[in-house]
Amino acid sequence: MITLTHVVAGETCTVRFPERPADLYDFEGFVSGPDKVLALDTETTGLDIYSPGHRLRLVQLGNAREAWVLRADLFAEHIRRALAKPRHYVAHNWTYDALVLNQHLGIPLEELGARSYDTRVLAHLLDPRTTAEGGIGLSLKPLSAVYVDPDAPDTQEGLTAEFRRLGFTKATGWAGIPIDNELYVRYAGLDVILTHRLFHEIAPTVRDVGLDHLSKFEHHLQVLLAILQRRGMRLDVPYVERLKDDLVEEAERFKLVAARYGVTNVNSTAQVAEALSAMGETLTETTPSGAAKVDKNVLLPLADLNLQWERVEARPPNPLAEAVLRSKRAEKWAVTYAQAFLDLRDANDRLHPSIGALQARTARMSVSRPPLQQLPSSDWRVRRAFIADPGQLIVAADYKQVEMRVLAALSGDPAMLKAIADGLDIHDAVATGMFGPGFSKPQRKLAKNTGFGEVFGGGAITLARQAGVSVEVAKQAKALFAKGFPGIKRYGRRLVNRAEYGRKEVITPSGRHLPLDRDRLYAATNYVVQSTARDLLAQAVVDVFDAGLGDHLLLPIHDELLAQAPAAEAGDVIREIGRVMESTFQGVAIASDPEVVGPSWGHGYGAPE
DNA sequence: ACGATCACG
DNA sequence: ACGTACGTGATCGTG
Repeated sequence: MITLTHVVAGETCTVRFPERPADLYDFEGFVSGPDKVLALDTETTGLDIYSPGHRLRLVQLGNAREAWVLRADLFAEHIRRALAKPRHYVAHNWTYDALVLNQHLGIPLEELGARSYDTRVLAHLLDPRTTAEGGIGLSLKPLSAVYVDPDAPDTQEGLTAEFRRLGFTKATGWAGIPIDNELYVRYAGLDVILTHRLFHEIAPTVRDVGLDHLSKFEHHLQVLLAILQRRGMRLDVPYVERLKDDLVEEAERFKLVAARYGVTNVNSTAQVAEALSAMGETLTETTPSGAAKVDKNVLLPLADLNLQWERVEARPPNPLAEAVLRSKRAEKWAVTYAQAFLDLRDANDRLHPSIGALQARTARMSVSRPPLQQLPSSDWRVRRAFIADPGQLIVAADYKQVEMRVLAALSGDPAMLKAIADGLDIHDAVATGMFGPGFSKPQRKLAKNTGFGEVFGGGAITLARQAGVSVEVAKQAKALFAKGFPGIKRYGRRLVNRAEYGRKEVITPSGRHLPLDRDRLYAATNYVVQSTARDLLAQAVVDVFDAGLGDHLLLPIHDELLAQAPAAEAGDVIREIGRVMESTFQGVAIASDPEVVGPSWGHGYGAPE
């Protein structure tokens, strides 16, 4: 047995690292001890839980004074027995550890989830801001420094330094560091001691602030989304390999064109800007740092293409601009999507993207590794990579204009409420309110952009750029919107006034406190609308599971649930899911649009049979 | 590490 | 007094 001591918040704590079964004599007593909650953590070879070479190395259990660091290779059975005892656990980022324990030790995450707390969830409820946004952040280190001990070690950073000293990198160290390295064992133990202490510092606060109901909901939701992550999505590997080859070839072809104009690296904005200038193009827009801007919005007009990449015939296309656009897009899709899919698949050709159930400041969910919420929607080729399980079809149901409906309900704007009650398309209704019943297609688009701009708190210049109209027209559009829907602006001003004279925050209908940046109070409307829409989708996930339809779910995508169902009943299943998603929010109908997508996800975006 | 860019809702 | 587009994740170049 290796025994280490460490002072945390003025108290001497003990880290125990058993080396043989006899060392576990006191462990049994520890696990059966009086603590109501034990902290739990794991150390593994990396984040890629489902890749064939992934291994669980350590499992740590601890309370405020004592941590047991157990080798998974020696003590798997002891760990299983300990976790099977009916007691509660707290982890920081519970989902990761639960998925690891499920994958490597066969501990069902559903059962563990019902008696687990997550300090990250609690911290997010108290302050969702990252360090970059001026908050404490949501990592164990900064939270411990604030709530437990200002001198708490940065275990992640400390380990990275130890990795380097031993000749490993940040990426290889987790797998390569000797399992009995003293710093590794010490920090593994300290992580659970800190988590346990953090829990007892912030859990009472969450209760005192009245956030217990949200905490309960988020902990439950997190388990359901972990189930989706464990399920994953099936990848059509031969298709993705072909797609990658096609995209790489396409990128190479256009890189050769760009090289003819002296651009050896299409990703170098400086090179592209210089070559375009040399060809006689004038670049007027600049980035915040003052460099010439050569993004898609600048290059498309130079290439005589519209936003749908169709020929405009407004000017002779600049061949360099077009080559840069096409090679960059093809390369990005090849690397960020096709190659990443191949790299991240498990032994059964499934992808298990990380679902951050409670991620953004607004509590919006995120999906990473790979970013499945951000696949191209204007082109079916990337989404075509994901296929339903054998005999099943991909299905989906999305909320119809959920943010505008939420805005109507929260603001109580009579015109917008009436339009929804009459069953109208909201953007049609906005266009009618602005331009009368005979509005044109461009006018509808402008109305839609104006509505979004209003939610985001945007000005006329941004609206003009976004909608492709003059600033003068954008100003008129904003005035027409304000006249037709006066309740929206009034609602926004109310939120800002309240924040100006009270706490710099907005409280959502679910009781979530969203901090505002003092110089961006105007964002209050967007925050509460975005957050409420998120809460509606989160509730839908819970409701779909409660209705016994959870086995079908694949992924949440902000206002949509992606799922699969046996081909013969796919229509029935997604109609039922859509019905479960529907609700009434403060008297306003939240409607859904169910759809059978097809054998692949791409079939909803124009993929051929 | 950070800015620029681009993918989504 | 005025005006501010919101939220993510991933990659590449640059220093």
